Amino acid sequence: MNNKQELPWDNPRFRNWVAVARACHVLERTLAVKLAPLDLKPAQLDVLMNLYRHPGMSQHDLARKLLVGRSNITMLLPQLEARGLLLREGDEKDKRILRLALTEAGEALLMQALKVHMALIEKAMSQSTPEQCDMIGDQMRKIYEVLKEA
Amino acid sequence: MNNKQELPWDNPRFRNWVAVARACHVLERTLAVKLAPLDLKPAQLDVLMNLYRHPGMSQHDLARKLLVGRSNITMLLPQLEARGLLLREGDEKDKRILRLALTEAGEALLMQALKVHMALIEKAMSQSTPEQCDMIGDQMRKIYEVLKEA
DNA sequence: ATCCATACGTTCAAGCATGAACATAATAGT
DNA sequence: ACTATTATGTTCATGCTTGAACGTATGGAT
Repeated sequence: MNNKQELPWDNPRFRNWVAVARACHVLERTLAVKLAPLDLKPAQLDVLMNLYRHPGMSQHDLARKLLVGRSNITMLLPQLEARGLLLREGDEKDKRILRLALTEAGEALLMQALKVHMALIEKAMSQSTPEQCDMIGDQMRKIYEVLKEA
Repeated sequence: MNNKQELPWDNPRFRNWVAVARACHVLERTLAVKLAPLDLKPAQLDVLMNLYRHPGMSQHDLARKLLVGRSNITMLLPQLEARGLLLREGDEKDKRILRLALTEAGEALLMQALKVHMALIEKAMSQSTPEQCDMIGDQMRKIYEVLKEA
Protein backbone atom coordinates (compact mmCIF):
# COMPACT_ATOMS: atom_id res chain seq x y z
CA MET A 1 0.00 0.00 0.00
CA ASN A 2 3.09 2.23 0.17
CA ASN A 3 1.49 4.45 2.75
CA LYS A 4 3.07 7.78 1.88
CA GLN A 5 2.73 9.29 5.30
CA GLU A 6 4.67 12.42 5.94
CA LEU A 7 8.08 11.17 6.99
CA PRO A 8 9.12 12.36 10.43
CA TRP A 9 12.58 13.62 9.54
CA ASP A 10 10.94 16.53 7.74
CA ASN A 11 8.88 17.41 10.78
CA PRO A 12 10.53 20.10 12.92
CA ARG A 13 9.04 18.77 16.12
CA PHE A 14 10.46 15.34 15.45
CA ARG A 15 13.92 16.57 14.51
CA ASN A 16 14.08 18.86 17.48
CA TRP A 17 12.94 16.25 19.93
CA VAL A 18 15.58 13.89 18.66
CA ALA A 19 18.11 16.58 19.52
CA VAL A 20 16.70 16.77 23.04
CA ALA A 21 16.99 13.03 23.50
CA ARG A 22 20.54 12.97 22.20
CA ALA A 23 21.62 15.83 24.44
CA CYS A 24 20.10 14.06 27.43
CA HIS A 25 21.83 10.86 26.52
CA VAL A 26 25.32 12.33 26.24
CA LEU A 27 24.96 14.39 29.37
CA GLU A 28 23.85 11.37 31.38
CA ARG A 29 26.71 9.37 29.95
CA THR A 30 29.25 12.10 30.68
CA LEU A 31 27.93 12.50 34.18
CA ALA A 32 28.44 8.80 34.81
CA VAL A 33 32.08 9.10 33.79
CA LYS A 34 32.74 12.20 35.89
CA LEU A 35 31.02 10.67 38.89
CA ALA A 36 33.00 7.44 38.73
CA PRO A 37 35.84 8.75 40.98
CA LEU A 38 33.27 9.19 43.74
CA ASP A 39 32.02 5.65 43.15
CA LEU A 40 28.56 7.02 42.47
CA LYS A 41 26.13 6.41 39.61
CA PRO A 42 23.73 9.04 38.32
CA ALA A 43 20.79 7.10 39.70
CA GLN A 44 22.41 7.05 43.14
CA LEU A 45 23.05 10.76 42.97
CA ASP A 46 19.38 11.29 42.22
CA VAL A 47 18.55 9.40 45.38
CA LEU A 48 20.88 11.49 47.52
CA MET A 49 19.56 14.72 46.03
CA ASN A 50 15.98 13.84 46.76
CA LEU A 51 16.70 12.71 50.30
CA TYR A 52 18.56 15.94 50.96
CA ARG A 53 15.62 18.02 49.85
CA HIS A 54 12.90 15.83 51.33
CA PRO A 55 14.23 14.08 54.42
CA GLY A 56 11.87 11.55 55.92
CA MET A 57 10.28 10.57 52.64
CA SER A 58 9.18 6.97 52.09
CA GLN A 59 10.57 4.60 49.49
CA HIS A 60 7.38 4.83 47.51
CA ASP A 61 7.56 8.62 47.45
CA LEU A 62 11.14 8.40 46.32
CA ALA A 63 10.25 6.00 43.54
CA ARG A 64 7.56 8.33 42.24
CA LYS A 65 9.91 11.30 42.36
CA LEU A 66 12.54 9.42 40.39
CA LEU A 67 10.04 7.94 37.93
CA VAL A 68 11.16 4.38 38.62
CA GLY A 69 9.53 1.27 40.01
CA ARG A 70 9.39 0.56 43.72
CA SER A 71 11.50 -2.53 43.34
CA ASN A 72 14.26 -0.43 41.85
CA ILE A 73 14.47 1.54 45.07
CA THR A 74 14.57 -1.65 47.08
CA MET A 75 17.56 -2.81 45.06
CA LEU A 76 19.28 0.57 45.17
CA LEU A 77 19.09 1.60 48.80
CA PRO A 78 20.90 -1.24 50.59
CA GLN A 79 24.12 -0.38 48.76
CA LEU A 80 23.97 3.21 49.90
CA GLU A 81 22.88 2.22 53.38
CA ALA A 82 25.80 -0.20 53.69
CA ARG A 83 28.14 2.65 52.76
CA GLY A 84 26.71 4.69 55.60
CA LEU A 85 25.24 7.32 53.34
CA LEU A 86 21.64 7.06 54.46
CA LEU A 87 19.39 5.69 57.16
CA ARG A 88 16.15 3.72 56.88
CA GLU A 89 13.94 3.57 59.90
CA GLY A 90 10.38 2.39 60.26
CA ASP A 91 7.58 4.86 60.83
CA GLU A 92 5.99 4.52 64.26
CA LYS A 93 2.46 5.24 63.15
CA ASP A 94 2.48 3.23 59.94
CA LYS A 95 4.65 0.18 60.20
CA ARG A 96 4.63 -0.39 56.45
CA ILE A 97 6.65 2.74 55.78
CA LEU A 98 10.41 3.16 55.93
CA ARG A 99 11.49 6.75 56.42
CA LEU A 100 14.69 7.75 54.66
CA ALA A 101 17.30 10.33 55.58
CA LEU A 102 20.88 11.19 54.69
CA THR A 103 23.70 10.74 57.16
CA GLU A 104 26.52 13.25 57.59
CA ALA A 105 28.62 11.17 55.25
CA GLY A 106 25.79 11.08 52.75
CA GLU A 107 25.48 14.83 52.77
CA ALA A 108 29.22 15.27 52.42
CA LEU A 109 29.38 12.96 49.43
CA LEU A 110 26.35 14.66 47.93
CA MET A 111 28.09 18.02 48.11
CA GLN A 112 31.09 16.59 46.30
CA ALA A 113 28.91 15.07 43.62
CA LEU A 114 26.89 18.24 43.21
CA LYS A 115 30.01 20.17 42.31
CA VAL A 116 30.63 17.72 39.49
CA HIS A 117 27.03 17.75 38.37
CA MET A 118 26.77 21.53 38.46
CA ALA A 119 30.00 22.00 36.53
CA LEU A 120 28.74 19.71 33.81
CA ILE A 121 25.38 21.43 33.52
CA GLU A 122 27.03 24.83 33.51
CA LYS A 123 29.24 23.72 30.68
CA ALA A 124 26.30 22.35 28.74
CA MET A 125 23.93 25.25 29.24
CA SER A 126 26.44 28.08 29.13
CA GLN A 127 25.57 28.70 25.50
CA SER A 128 21.97 29.62 26.30
CA THR A 129 20.84 33.01 27.53
CA PRO A 130 18.94 33.01 30.82
CA GLU A 131 15.74 33.67 28.90
CA GLN A 132 16.31 30.75 26.56
CA CYS A 133 17.20 28.55 29.49
CA ASP A 134 14.02 29.42 31.36
CA MET A 135 11.95 28.93 28.26
CA ILE A 136 13.38 25.49 27.76
CA GLY A 137 12.64 24.60 31.35
CA ASP A 138 9.07 25.86 31.04
CA GLN A 139 8.41 23.85 27.90
CA MET A 140 9.90 20.71 29.40
CA ARG A 141 7.78 21.03 32.51
CA LYS A 142 4.73 21.33 30.28
CA ILE A 143 5.76 18.20 28.41
CA TYR A 144 6.14 16.37 31.67
CA GLU A 145 2.67 17.41 32.76
CA VAL A 146 1.14 16.38 29.46
CA LEU A 147 2.74 12.94 29.46
CA LYS A 148 2.52 12.19 33.16
CA GLU A 149 -1.06 11.10 33.00
CA ALA A 150 -0.93 9.52 29.55
CA MET B 1 34.64 22.77 56.46
CA ASN B 2 30.91 23.19 55.78
CA ASN B 3 31.59 24.36 52.28
CA LYS B 4 28.67 26.73 51.73
CA GLN B 5 28.64 26.36 48.01
CA GLU B 6 25.70 27.77 46.18
CA LEU B 7 23.15 25.01 46.24
CA PRO B 8 22.06 23.89 42.79
CA TRP B 9 18.32 24.06 43.32
CA ASP B 10 18.59 27.83 43.30
CA ASN B 11 20.47 27.79 40.01
CA PRO B 12 18.16 28.25 37.01
CA ARG B 13 20.36 26.18 34.73
CA PHE B 14 20.26 23.29 37.13
CA ARG B 15 16.51 23.45 37.70
CA ASN B 16 15.80 23.73 34.02
CA TRP B 17 18.07 20.89 33.06
CA VAL B 18 16.38 18.67 35.59
CA ALA B 19 13.14 19.44 33.77
CA VAL B 20 14.72 18.39 30.48
CA ALA B 21 15.90 15.11 31.94
CA ARG B 22 12.50 14.38 33.46
CA ALA B 23 10.68 15.12 30.22
CA CYS B 24 13.04 12.84 28.34
CA HIS B 25 12.55 10.11 30.87
CA VAL B 26 8.75 10.12 30.75
CA LEU B 27 8.65 10.35 26.99
CA GLU B 28 10.98 7.39 26.62
CA ARG B 29 8.93 5.47 29.12
CA THR B 30 5.66 6.31 27.42
CA LEU B 31 7.08 5.39 24.05
CA ALA B 32 8.05 1.98 25.36
CA VAL B 33 4.48 1.37 26.47
CA LYS B 34 2.93 2.55 23.21
CA LEU B 35 5.39 0.50 21.18
CA ALA B 36 4.72 -2.71 23.09
CA PRO B 37 1.86 -3.82 20.79
CA LEU B 38 4.36 -3.86 17.92
CA ASP B 39 6.77 -5.91 20.03
CA LEU B 40 9.37 -3.22 19.62
CA LYS B 41 11.55 -1.40 22.13
CA PRO B 42 12.65 2.22 21.73
CA ALA B 43 16.24 1.09 21.16
CA GLN B 44 15.11 -1.22 18.39
CA LEU B 45 13.11 1.56 16.79
CA ASP B 46 16.23 3.70 16.81
CA VAL B 47 18.01 0.96 14.91
CA LEU B 48 15.30 0.71 12.27
CA MET B 49 15.17 4.48 11.85
CA ASN B 50 18.88 4.75 11.28
CA LEU B 51 18.99 1.87 8.83
CA TYR B 52 16.15 3.41 6.88
CA ARG B 53 17.97 6.68 6.52
CA HIS B 54 21.44 5.23 6.04
CA PRO B 55 21.16 1.86 4.34
CA GLY B 56 24.43 0.00 4.04
CA MET B 57 25.93 1.42 7.20
CA SER B 58 28.21 -0.74 9.32
CA GLN B 59 27.55 -1.87 12.86
CA HIS B 60 30.22 0.46 14.15
CA ASP B 61 28.66 3.43 12.38
CA LEU B 62 25.32 2.47 13.83
CA ALA B 63 26.75 2.24 17.33
CA ARG B 64 28.25 5.71 17.05
CA LYS B 65 24.99 7.15 15.73
CA LEU B 66 23.06 5.64 18.62
CA LEU B 67 25.65 6.61 21.23
CA VAL B 68 25.99 3.05 22.48
CA GLY B 69 28.77 0.49 22.66
CA ARG B 70 29.56 -1.82 19.75
CA SER B 71 28.71 -4.88 21.78
CA ASN B 72 25.25 -3.49 22.32
CA ILE B 73 24.65 -3.58 18.59
CA THR B 74 25.94 -7.12 18.40
CA MET B 75 23.42 -8.18 21.01
CA LEU B 76 20.58 -6.20 19.45
CA LEU B 77 20.75 -7.07 15.78
CA PRO B 78 20.30 -10.86 15.80
CA GLN B 79 16.83 -10.48 17.29
CA LEU B 80 15.76 -8.14 14.53
CA GLU B 81 17.47 -10.22 11.88
CA ALA B 82 15.70 -13.35 13.12
CA ARG B 83 12.40 -11.52 12.75
CA GLY B 84 13.27 -10.77 9.17
CA LEU B 85 13.40 -7.04 9.69
CA LEU B 86 16.94 -6.46 8.48
CA LEU B 87 19.80 -8.04 6.58
CA ARG B 88 23.49 -8.25 7.45
CA GLU B 89 25.90 -9.03 4.68
CA GLY B 90 29.66 -8.79 4.60
CA ASP B 91 31.35 -6.11 2.59
CA GLU B 92 33.30 -7.52 -0.37
CA LYS B 93 36.17 -5.07 -0.15
CA ASP B 94 36.60 -5.07 3.62
CA LYS B 95 35.75 -8.39 5.14
CA ARG B 96 35.61 -7.00 8.65
CA ILE B 97 32.52 -4.96 7.93
CA LEU B 98 28.91 -6.08 7.98
CA ARG B 99 26.63 -3.89 5.90
CA LEU B 100 23.13 -3.42 7.25
CA ALA B 101 19.85 -2.82 5.47
CA LEU B 102 16.14 -3.03 6.20
CA THR B 103 13.96 -5.64 4.55
CA GLU B 104 10.48 -4.92 3.25
CA ALA B 105 9.07 -6.21 6.50
CA GLY B 106 11.45 -4.00 8.43
CA GLU B 107 10.36 -0.93 6.55
CA ALA B 108 6.71 -1.80 7.01
CA LEU B 109 7.11 -2.21 10.75
CA LEU B 110 9.12 0.98 10.92
CA MET B 111 6.28 2.91 9.30
CA GLN B 112 3.86 1.54 11.87
CA ALA B 113 6.17 2.46 14.70
CA LEU B 114 6.83 5.91 13.33
CA LYS B 115 3.13 6.71 13.48
CA VAL B 116 3.18 5.91 17.17
CA HIS B 117 6.38 7.84 17.77
CA MET B 118 5.24 10.87 15.82
CA ALA B 119 1.90 10.99 17.58
CA LEU B 120 3.62 10.97 20.93
CA ILE B 121 6.06 13.72 20.01
CA GLU B 122 3.28 15.80 18.52
CA LYS B 123 1.36 15.48 21.74
CA ALA B 124 4.38 16.44 23.79
CA MET B 125 5.54 19.39 21.70
CA SER B 126 2.17 20.73 20.68
CA GLN B 127 2.36 23.33 23.42
CA SER B 128 5.40 25.00 21.92
CA THR B 129 5.31 27.50 19.10
CA PRO B 130 7.39 26.59 16.05
CA GLU B 131 9.92 29.24 17.09
CA GLN B 132 10.23 27.86 20.58
CA CYS B 133 10.52 24.36 19.21
CA ASP B 134 13.34 25.30 16.85
CA MET B 135 15.12 27.22 19.54
CA ILE B 136 15.02 24.20 21.83
CA GLY B 137 16.40 22.03 19.06
CA ASP B 138 19.19 24.50 18.35
CA GLN B 139 20.23 24.69 21.98
CA MET B 140 20.18 20.93 22.37
CA ARG B 141 22.33 20.45 19.29
CA LYS B 142 24.82 22.90 20.79
CA ILE B 143 24.84 20.96 24.03
CA TYR B 144 25.49 17.79 22.13
CA GLU B 145 28.43 19.36 20.32
CA VAL B 146 29.89 20.73 23.52
CA LEU B 147 29.69 17.42 25.36
CA LYS B 148 30.52 15.09 22.50
CA GLU B 149 34.24 15.63 22.79
CA ALA B 150 34.37 16.03 26.55
C1' DA C 1 57.80 -9.83 3.03
C1' DT C 2 57.13 -9.03 7.81
C1' DC C 3 55.80 -6.78 11.70
C1' DC C 4 53.02 -3.39 14.18
C1' DA C 5 49.20 -0.73 14.86
C1' DT C 6 44.55 -0.06 14.12
C1' DA C 7 39.64 -1.22 13.12
C1' DC C 8 35.43 -4.23 13.20
C1' DG C 9 32.72 -7.47 15.23
C1' DT C 10 31.91 -11.07 19.01
C1' DT C 11 31.81 -13.19 23.56
C1' DC C 12 31.31 -13.03 28.33
C1' DA C 13 30.46 -11.60 33.10
C1' DA C 14 28.67 -7.93 35.72
C1' DG C 15 25.46 -4.31 37.07
C1' DC C 16 20.74 -2.05 36.54
C1' DA C 17 15.90 -1.59 35.82
C1' DT C 18 11.58 -3.78 35.27
C1' DG C 19 7.17 -6.16 36.29
C1' DA C 20 4.83 -9.91 38.37
C1' DA C 21 4.02 -12.35 42.50
C1' DC C 22 4.35 -12.19 47.28
C1' DA C 23 4.05 -10.84 52.45
C1' DT C 24 2.67 -7.72 55.74
C1' DA C 25 0.14 -3.68 57.49
C1' DA C 26 -3.54 -0.35 57.36
C1' DT C 27 -8.30 0.98 56.13
C1' DA C 28 -13.06 0.79 54.83
C1' DG C 29 -17.60 -1.57 54.59
C1' DT C 30 -20.76 -4.48 56.53
C1' DA D 1 -15.63 -8.23 64.76
C1' DC D 2 -14.78 -9.76 60.02
C1' DT D 3 -13.84 -9.48 55.50
C1' DA D 4 -12.23 -7.17 51.40
C1' DT D 5 -9.52 -3.70 49.48
C1' DT D 6 -5.64 -0.94 49.21
C1' DA D 7 -0.75 0.44 50.29
C1' DT D 8 4.25 -0.42 51.23
C1' DG D 9 8.18 -2.87 50.61
C1' DT D 10 10.61 -7.30 49.04
C1' DT D 11 11.90 -11.20 46.07
C1' DC D 12 12.78 -13.19 41.83
C1' DA D 13 13.40 -14.09 36.86
C1' DT D 14 14.12 -11.53 32.70
C1' DG D 15 16.17 -8.44 29.51
C1' DC D 16 19.19 -4.48 28.40
C1' DT D 17 23.68 -2.16 28.44
C1' DT D 18 28.26 -1.95 29.42
C1' DG D 19 33.36 -2.70 29.30
C1' DA D 20 37.12 -5.81 28.95
C1' DA D 21 39.23 -9.46 26.44
C1' DC D 22 39.39 -11.81 22.26
C1' DG D 23 39.81 -13.09 17.11
C1' DT D 24 40.15 -11.64 12.63
C1' DA D 25 41.06 -8.38 8.90
C1' DT D 26 43.29 -4.21 7.02
C1' DG D 27 46.92 -0.95 6.17
C1' DG D 28 51.35 1.15 6.86
C1' DA D 29 56.39 1.06 8.05
C1' DT D 30 60.65 -0.90 7.50
